[in-house]
Amino acid sequence: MYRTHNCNQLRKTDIGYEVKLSGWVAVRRDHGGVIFIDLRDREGLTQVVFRPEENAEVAKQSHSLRPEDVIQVTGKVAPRLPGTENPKLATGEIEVIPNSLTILNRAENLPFQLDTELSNEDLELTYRYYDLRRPRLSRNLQIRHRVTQATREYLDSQGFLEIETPILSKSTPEGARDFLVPSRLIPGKFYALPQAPQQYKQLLMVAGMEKYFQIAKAFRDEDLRADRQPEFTQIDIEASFVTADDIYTLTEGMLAAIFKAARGVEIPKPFPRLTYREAVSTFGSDKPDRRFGMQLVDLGDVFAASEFKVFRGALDSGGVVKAINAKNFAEITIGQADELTAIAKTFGAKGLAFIKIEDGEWKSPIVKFFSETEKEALRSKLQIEQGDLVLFAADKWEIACEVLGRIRLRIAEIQKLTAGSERLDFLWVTDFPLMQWSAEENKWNAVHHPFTRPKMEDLPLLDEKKFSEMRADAYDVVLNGVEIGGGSIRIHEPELQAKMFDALGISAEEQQTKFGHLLRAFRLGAPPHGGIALGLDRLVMLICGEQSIRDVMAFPKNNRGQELMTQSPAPVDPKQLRELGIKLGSDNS
RNA sequence: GGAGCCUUAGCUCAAUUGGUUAGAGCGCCGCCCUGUCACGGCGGAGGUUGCGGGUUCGAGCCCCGUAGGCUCCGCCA
Repeated sequence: MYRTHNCNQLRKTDIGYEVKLSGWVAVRRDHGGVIFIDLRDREGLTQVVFRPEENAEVAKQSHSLRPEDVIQVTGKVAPRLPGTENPKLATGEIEVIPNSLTILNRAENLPFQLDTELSNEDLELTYRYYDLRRPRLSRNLQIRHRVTQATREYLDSQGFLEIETPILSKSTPEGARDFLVPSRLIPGKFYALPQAPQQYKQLLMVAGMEKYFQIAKAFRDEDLRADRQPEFTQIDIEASFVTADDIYTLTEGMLAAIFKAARGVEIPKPFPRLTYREAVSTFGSDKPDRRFGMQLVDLGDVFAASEFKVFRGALDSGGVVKAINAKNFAEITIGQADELTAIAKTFGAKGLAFIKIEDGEWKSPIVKFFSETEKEALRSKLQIEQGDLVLFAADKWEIACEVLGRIRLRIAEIQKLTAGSERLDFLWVTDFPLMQWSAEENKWNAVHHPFTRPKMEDLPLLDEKKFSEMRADAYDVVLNGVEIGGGSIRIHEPELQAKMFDALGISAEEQQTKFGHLLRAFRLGAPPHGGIALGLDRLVMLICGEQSIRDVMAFPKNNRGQELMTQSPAPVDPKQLRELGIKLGSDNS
């Protein structure tokens, strides 16, 4: 037996007992005579004290210990000397006085120290098995387990079945770039790794499973971000005979169970709802962060007859004039103003107008174009006060909203408006547009995916080909400005699905080769159904208070999709390629 | 594909306007130290300043190129 207790277990009530502990040497404090070791395991730290007068042989042996050596000690639990208790440690009232020490394994010189943060993430990822010993990362993985465990328990309690779907799957024309896997048995053909179990879970509804879930791996071969990895995990859910409201209730209950289990907090239910239109109009984002104000204010009525041509021109051509009031930001630096202007231009604005309210004056090159009436209307609509900074966007609705939305977030970041906030702001964003025109591809694309059901009242618009006006029966769940999940009620009628494919420019032939199975399935009695998928990595990231999903994954990949510890992706033996009938181009050998 | 920032000792960072032999803390090695908890003290080893080129009497610092990393845009139904 290696141990009787873990390193976060012993308390005053254990004093006098003989115990065995195993773990890693976290810190060594060698006083020449007495030696202190902080012994670490997954659960915590326990101080071990070697004293020459207690056991000269063991104390002598302890001098050779180095950080990260793996040891086992057997000894008596003793109270710490009065005045030397450590309130920062759960085990700080006691220490262990060993009568034997076994060195289970030595650690060589370490590539970096665990007690300081690194800036070189490559090094951490290369030695990931070592880096994960950091209490913070270890805790993150433990929280992740709590989250998946709570998810399973909750969904099981609601009658959902966990069903696995294939990883070796089929490439689909819509959506992200697929990861491909060549088939050896059928040369020249390829599997694709699933971007989501979307079609399989719908087919499970046709199969009559009624309530399905899966902690599912998904794969997308796109460029990476702090919150995006090529392989990631979804809490994937689908149910038959449900409306959007049923999915909301289920998801709210599940998130409540998760936050109760992982953070010990109650979250208020039901979550507020905003339509896509409201969210974008008010916050400039379809995943609004409502933990601070600075809302977008529409100024169309104020400037309808304005002499300021930039604003009038935008309105006359069917656009909007909107503004946000950044409270107490009049002392914006030139560098910050340049940065905000650059953001505005990145997202399509021609420029960024702003007014500083300083020394009782409105300072801006554009103020001279405003009438007194317009100024008074601005003052009351935006509640302008001394020290404020008002920023304007005059453009098409989409651009004006997005520009101000992005600037709003950046200013909140500069002003640290959410720093240290414990608030959990959940909401539903509903009524997304069904399709979006892609100028690049010269076709309509599905905003969510091609299986999403149009809102019942918008169905006639499909035949009228008024695609831009159609709303989807789709919804996102948002937490603190991060989209943590999304879903929809699906199409279950073969005719409607075929019409939808037509609208998306998928030819009749392609519908048969790529989606024939789905259309056939819908003809054999498909129940109405819908579901949702939550990004587990992002959710755990938020629960852990981390900035990157890499910090809540055991073995993440870097920005280029490399896993530095095992050095994947890697070349393969030519024999393997021959078996697959694959020849590399001359520039990739 | 594009933009920004970054790259100096094993790690985290510094190095004034371009100026002597590139420094500090931690880690490592040696010695000392019996109540610490980021223990402490003394000594030591450790550097192609990512790489290549240029400007200059002189480059870690300026210029050009290149590689790599991170963040963002595009992309991600």
